[in-house]
Amino acid sequence: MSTRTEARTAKERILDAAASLFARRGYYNANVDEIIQQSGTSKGSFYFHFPSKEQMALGLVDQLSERLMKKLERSVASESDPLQRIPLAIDAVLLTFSKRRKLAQILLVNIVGQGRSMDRKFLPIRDKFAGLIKKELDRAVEAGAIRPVDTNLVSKLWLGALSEVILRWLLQEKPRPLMESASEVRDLLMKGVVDGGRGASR
Amino acid sequence: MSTRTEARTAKERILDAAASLFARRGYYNANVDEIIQQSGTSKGSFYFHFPSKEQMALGLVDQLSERLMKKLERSVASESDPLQRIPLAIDAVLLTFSKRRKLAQILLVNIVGQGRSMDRKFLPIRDKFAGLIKKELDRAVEAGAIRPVDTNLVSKLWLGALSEVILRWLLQEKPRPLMESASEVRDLLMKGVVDGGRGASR
DNA sequence: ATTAATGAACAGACCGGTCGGTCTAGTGGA
DNA sequence: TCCACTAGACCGACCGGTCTGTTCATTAAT
Repeated sequence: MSTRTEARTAKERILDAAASLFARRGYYNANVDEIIQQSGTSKGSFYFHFPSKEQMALGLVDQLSERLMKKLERSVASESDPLQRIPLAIDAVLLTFSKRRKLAQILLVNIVGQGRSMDRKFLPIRDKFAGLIKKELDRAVEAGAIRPVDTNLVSKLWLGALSEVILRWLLQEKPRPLMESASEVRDLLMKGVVDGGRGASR
Repeated sequence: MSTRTEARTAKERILDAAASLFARRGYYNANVDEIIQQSGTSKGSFYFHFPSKEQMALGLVDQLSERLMKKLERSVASESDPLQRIPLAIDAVLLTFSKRRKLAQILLVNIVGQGRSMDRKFLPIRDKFAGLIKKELDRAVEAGAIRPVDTNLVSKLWLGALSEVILRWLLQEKPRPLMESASEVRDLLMKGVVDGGRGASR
């Protein structure tokens, strides 16, 4: 019963428990005692693996956002047509979040407004995701598939629009499935950048 | 020197100080002692006017969002052409926030993720603003000025997109003036709903 | 006019619980 | 024996909230 090498390590369990609790109750309301209790470890273990609650939260956020980025990149990697990759990426975002509520809660709700050090994490993460969208838009523009818009700005607008949809899904008590609105969202966003069947405007 | 009726009341000063501190340091990091110090009052005064820190914060958020709503409604009231009102409203949002950073910080950054009771405030406020956008879009649709889109969804996407722009402006250390991107944002959003010079698609 | 009474508004010392973080004592594998 | 790791009692600061007063304007009685 002891020395289970197959079992997840204490560090992992702490990170998981923290993720759950942060998602459910926010950074400040999830205290260390609860985290170690839920992870089945102890204060000693916690502070052996992490220098402080704050640092561990910061690290957790990095880890989560990085994983998500990787996942999104993977989900469009197979498609080569620029015009197909975009809706694919949009779907991937919505699908991933809808299946991993905790992730969404932490990344979209519980990072901002938790103090300066946390806030400083926020923009870079947002930038990475916006960058991903921008890359896809640039491809499409280059291929002549969409209008030559300011992809830098559009990517941010899109990110905001998607965030809003997900945020609402998160904060409603009886939300309709996120994927139900996926196609509509996709179409609406695309409509803003593709030519309406006419040639290029200039 | 006594009985200055012109001076702002203690209650107002507390609310103001709280707004400043919440904006600068967030709800949890702005403690009551700081608030009363900055407002030049005392614990006794604070707890005479408010039942608790949380209730006062909740009330403050209500007050701020309500004022902003009124202001936005006023700023489009004079224009009657539906197609003109929309960009006018967009400009009003950006302009107001750019002039009142504190307000933006509290409404967009410091409400979410502060615990359940605060989170519950968030959606209704968001809804009110989305509703305002929707009303304008509906007008425009009815007047045949824009495509008959799902104004309910579009209003939310727009709200998200605008929030993103403002959020970035808030969290950057050396942000370029918010109004600089206003026209571009306006055009991009509008492009998604107006017909590109052709007739209706069906 | 003077004084007493009343109560809203305010001041600030104080309290009690909470919570991040520390410390000492293990424990078990190499 | 050594050391990576874990336990959990303990500590001290912090902070929301309470409590005991004090001030001062208003009202009423003398």
